[in-house]
Amino acid sequence: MSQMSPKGADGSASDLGTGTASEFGGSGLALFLSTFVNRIDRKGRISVPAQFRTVLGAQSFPGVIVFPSFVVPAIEASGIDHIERLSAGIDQFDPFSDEHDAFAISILADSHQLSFDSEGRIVLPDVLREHAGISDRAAFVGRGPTFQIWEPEAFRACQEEARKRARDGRTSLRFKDSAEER
Amino acid sequence: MSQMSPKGADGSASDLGTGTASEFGGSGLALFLSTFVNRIDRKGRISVPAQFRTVLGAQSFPGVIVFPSFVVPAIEASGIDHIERLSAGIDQFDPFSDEHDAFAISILADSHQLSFDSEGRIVLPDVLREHAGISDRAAFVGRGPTFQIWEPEAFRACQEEARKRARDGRTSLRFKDSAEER
DNA sequence: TGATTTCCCATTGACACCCATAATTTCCCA
DNA sequence: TGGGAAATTATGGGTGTCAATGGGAAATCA
Repeated sequence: MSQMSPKGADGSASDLGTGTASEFGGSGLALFLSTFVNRIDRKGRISVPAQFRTVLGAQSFPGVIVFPSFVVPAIEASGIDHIERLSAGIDQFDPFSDEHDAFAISILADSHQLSFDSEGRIVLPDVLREHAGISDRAAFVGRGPTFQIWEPEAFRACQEEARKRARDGRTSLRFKDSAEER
Repeated sequence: MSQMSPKGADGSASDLGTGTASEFGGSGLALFLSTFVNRIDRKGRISVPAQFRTVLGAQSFPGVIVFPSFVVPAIEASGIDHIERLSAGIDQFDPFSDEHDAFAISILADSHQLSFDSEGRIVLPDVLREHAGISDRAAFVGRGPTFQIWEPEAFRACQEEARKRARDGRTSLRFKDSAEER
């Protein structure tokens, strides 16, 4: 399984039972879960986890939309449907508003449309790889309706941080009524 | 099914009517009850209790979503519907807020989608098995809308602890509130 | 024409599917 | 109501299929 295993080794990737990619109830919203670490070959290709691929392949553009995160050193990614929804939402504002500008400039302009090759791989643009500090391996991190692509080690560090924060109780509200506690 | 009876310990553990997997009235919410201990074969497979399976199999993704509990050495598990509800709730916040981050990283990224094989078994990812100290047997512990997967002995001990605390006069409710940080 | 990208085929290993068995449990009927 | 047939579950194990990965040939571009 690919679950974060920073120190190389590992090798394999797949995990879940290939079942089916999930979607939000009837809303048709994709749901990306789990973390998969895959390898980038010398041609710059990397396999998108089969699970994610299943979700992405069913959308109007069968590929991935990626753009740099401006919060963390990682690549934001999602299916085109998500971008369309974002764009649609934003457009309800005055097309010349700051919001629209920020969105258009920050995301649309910097985003790339990557299509799968016949094996389900994509090639990450150099700009983005540099932005995320990715060299020969990358972690696909599920975030619900979207996912991120990280340099494995960097993600591990960030995750460590987040856990600490979560434990500090700041976000416990959510978990309580759900699964955590005891 | 092997009702909880790890080490001759208490042994009790009711055995509800085995009837059918339950659901919350008409709300469609899954309800997991009771405790079952099953065996893990050399391929890493373990049968999900038939009762739980019935509930899980009816959801939009017919399988189990698992992620490490960050409070106890156990695996949190639920159907995808539960995760979707959580995710949907979080999304109402700013996607770049701390809440979203902590949730996304702590749960979505660490979770795994496990689908049933034709016999209703799943394979627990190594990371999670290690987290819970599970080797060749595991206890499925119903918790209402979710359930947990424990190393049988560890669960028994934890249960013992809880009972003791309860006897000491602290209400489990009170415990719940303060358990978050720890 | 050199360099880069796309398509196609090959390899390896994990896992999903299929079949088999034993122990229960449920159901049916005398 | 007892007993036995049929159905369900928990488990084991073989094996074909698919995902991840590598490399070469063909197609594109500058």
